[in-house]
Amino acid sequence: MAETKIPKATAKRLPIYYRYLNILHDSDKNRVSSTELSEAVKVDSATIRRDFSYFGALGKRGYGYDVDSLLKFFKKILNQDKLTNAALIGVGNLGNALLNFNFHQNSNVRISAAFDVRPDLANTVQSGVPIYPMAELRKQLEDQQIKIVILTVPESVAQNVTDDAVAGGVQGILNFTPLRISVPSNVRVQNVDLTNELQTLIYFLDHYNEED
Amino acid sequence: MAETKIPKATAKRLPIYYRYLNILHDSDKNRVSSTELSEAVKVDSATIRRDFSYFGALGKRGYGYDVDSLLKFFKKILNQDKLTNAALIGVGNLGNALLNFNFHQNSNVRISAAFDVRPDLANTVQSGVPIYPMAELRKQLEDQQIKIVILTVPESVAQNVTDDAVAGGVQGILNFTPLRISVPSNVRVQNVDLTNELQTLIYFLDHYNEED
DNA sequence: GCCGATTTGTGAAATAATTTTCAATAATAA
DNA sequence: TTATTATTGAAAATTATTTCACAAATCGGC
Ligand SMILES: NC(=O)c1ccc[n+]([C@@H]2O[C@H](COP(=O)([O-])OP(=O)(O)OC[C@H]3O[C@@H](n4cnc5c(N)ncnc54)[C@H](O)[C@@H]3O)[C@@H](O)[C@H]2O)c1
Ligand SMILES: NC(=O)c1ccc[n+]([C@@H]2O[C@H](COP(=O)([O-])OP(=O)(O)OC[C@H]3O[C@@H](n4cnc5c(N)ncnc54)[C@H](O)[C@@H]3O)[C@@H](O)[C@H]2O)c1
Repeated sequence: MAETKIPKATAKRLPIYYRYLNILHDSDKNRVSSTELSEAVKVDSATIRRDFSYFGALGKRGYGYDVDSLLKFFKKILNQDKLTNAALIGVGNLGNALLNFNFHQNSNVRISAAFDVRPDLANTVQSGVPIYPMAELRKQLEDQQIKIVILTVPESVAQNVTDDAVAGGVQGILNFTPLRISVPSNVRVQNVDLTNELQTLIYFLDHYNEED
Repeated sequence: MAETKIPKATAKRLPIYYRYLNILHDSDKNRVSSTELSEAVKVDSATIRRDFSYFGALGKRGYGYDVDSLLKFFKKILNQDKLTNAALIGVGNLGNALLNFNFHQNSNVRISAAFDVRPDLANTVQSGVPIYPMAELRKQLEDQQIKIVILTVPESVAQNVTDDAVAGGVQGILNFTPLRISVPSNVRVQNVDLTNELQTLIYFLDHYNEED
C-alpha cells in the first residue's frame, strides 16, 4: 500500500535479509556488501541489489550498505517496530511446539491467544499463552484486534474453523493443514505444507541432479 | 532425470495434485476435470493442464482426467510407490511434533531414525522411532541408506550437524532452522522458515490489498 | 586532490512462469 | 446421425523474475 508494489518474490525474501541484518547488528558490524549478504542468505548478489533498489537507493557505491540504517528501514517495512499479536487455533502436537517457540528471537510477532475444542485445555495457560474455548474465538479476536491466525487443527475441521476466524475479522492465516482453505479475497493465506515439502524434496532428488 | 526437466514451479505443485487425487480416489470418483481440480487445490486450471502436459497427454479432450490412472502416474513420479526413510535430527519441541506426526496420511515417507545430543534421549523410542546418540549418526545413515534428513536442531549447531549428515551421504535436507546452511552442490536443501512465513504474511497484509 | 579498488544501481537480455486462446476431440442429447 | 456442450493440449502472448554487465559513485591511501 505504501511503496509501489514490490514483486512477490522480493517480498518473500525481505524477512531473510532482515534476519541477517539483525545478526550483523548484534555482532557490531556496521557495513555490509551485497556479495557478503549473498554468501550468508544464499541469494544471488544481483538479486539482492535489485530487491533493495525497489525501495530506493539504500546503499553507497564503492562502499556497500550501512547495517544500522538498512536494519531500521526493514524493521519499519516489515512492521517489526511494533508488536503484532497472532492467535493459534488447535493446541495439539504441532500447536504446542509453536506455542512454546512463540517466534521470539528477532521477531516482533507473538502468539497472544490460543484456542482449542478440548474442554480440559480451555482456560489453562500453555507456555505463557492463555487457551480459550472455541466459543470465545470471535470475541477474543475482536477484543484483542487479532488479524493473524495460525491454523493447526485437524484437516477435517479446517474450513469451519477458518470461516469462524474470518468472521472474527482475521486477515491473514498461516495454514499448517494440508487443506487448501477457501477464504474471501481480502484474506490472505500462507500455506505451510510439510508433507508437500518432503515430497517435493524427494522429487527433486530423484529427477534433478546437481544444482538446479 | 527421467522426463525432460519439469519447471520447478510445476514440481512444487505435484504433491498438491497427488494429495487431492488420493482424496478423489478414496471417495470413488473416477473422473475429474482441470476446472474441478482447480477449485480444490486453488491453482488456475490452465496452469494445471500445462503442468500435466509436461508429462504427456494424460487426459481426454471433452472428458477430463481419469483419477485412477492419473493417481497411479503421480504415485510413480513422486516415488510414493515405495517407502522412503528419513532421519530427524534434534528431538526437541518441533522435532517431537514431527516425530509424532510422521507424515503417515497419504504419504510414503517415514521417519525411521532420530538423533539427539541429549544423553537421556539416546537409545529410547519416541512415537515408535528409535533415538540414537549423535555419535551414531553417520553409521546409521549409511546402514539404513537414509538420504533425507529433517533438521530441527538449534540454529547454532545447524551447520555442524549438516556437515556430519552430508558426510553420512545425505542428499536432501528439510531445514527448519533459520540458518541458511551451506552444502555441496549435489545436496538439496528445502528451507521451512516459520518466522519468515509469518513476517511475509504480515508484509502482504500491510502492503497488498485484495487478491494479489 | 588524485588514483586505483570497490561496489552500487540499473538498463537490457535472458529465463521462467502464467494466462489466453482456440482447434481438436469426446461425450451426450436430440 | 447430428448438433451441442464440455474439455483437453498446445501455441502464442503476457507477465514475472533473475542475471549480466557496466557506468557512476565512493572510499581509502598516498
Ligand atoms: N504435527 C505435525 O508435525 C504436522 C506436520 C504436518 C502437518 N500437520 C498438520 O497440522 C495440523 C495439526 O496437526 P497435529 O499433529 O498438531 O494434530 P493434533 O491432533 O495433535 O492437534 C490438533 C488440535 O486441534 C484441536 N481441535 C480439533 N478440532 C478442533 C476445532 N474444531 N476447533 C479447535 N481446535 C480443534 C484438537 O483438540 C487438537 O488439540 C493437522 O492438520 C496436520 O495435518 C501437522
Ligand atoms: N519449535 C518451533 O515451533 C519452531 C518454529 C520455527 C523454527 N524452529 C526452529 O527449529 C529448530 C528447533 O526448534 P525447537 O523449538 O524444537 O528447539 P529445541 O531446543 O526444543 O530442540 C532442539 C533439539 O536439538 C537437540 N540438539 C542440540 N544440539 C544438538 C546437536 N549438536 N546435535 C543433535 N541434536 C542437538 C537438543 O537436545 C534439542 O532436543 C530451531 O532451529 C528453531 O529455530 C522451531
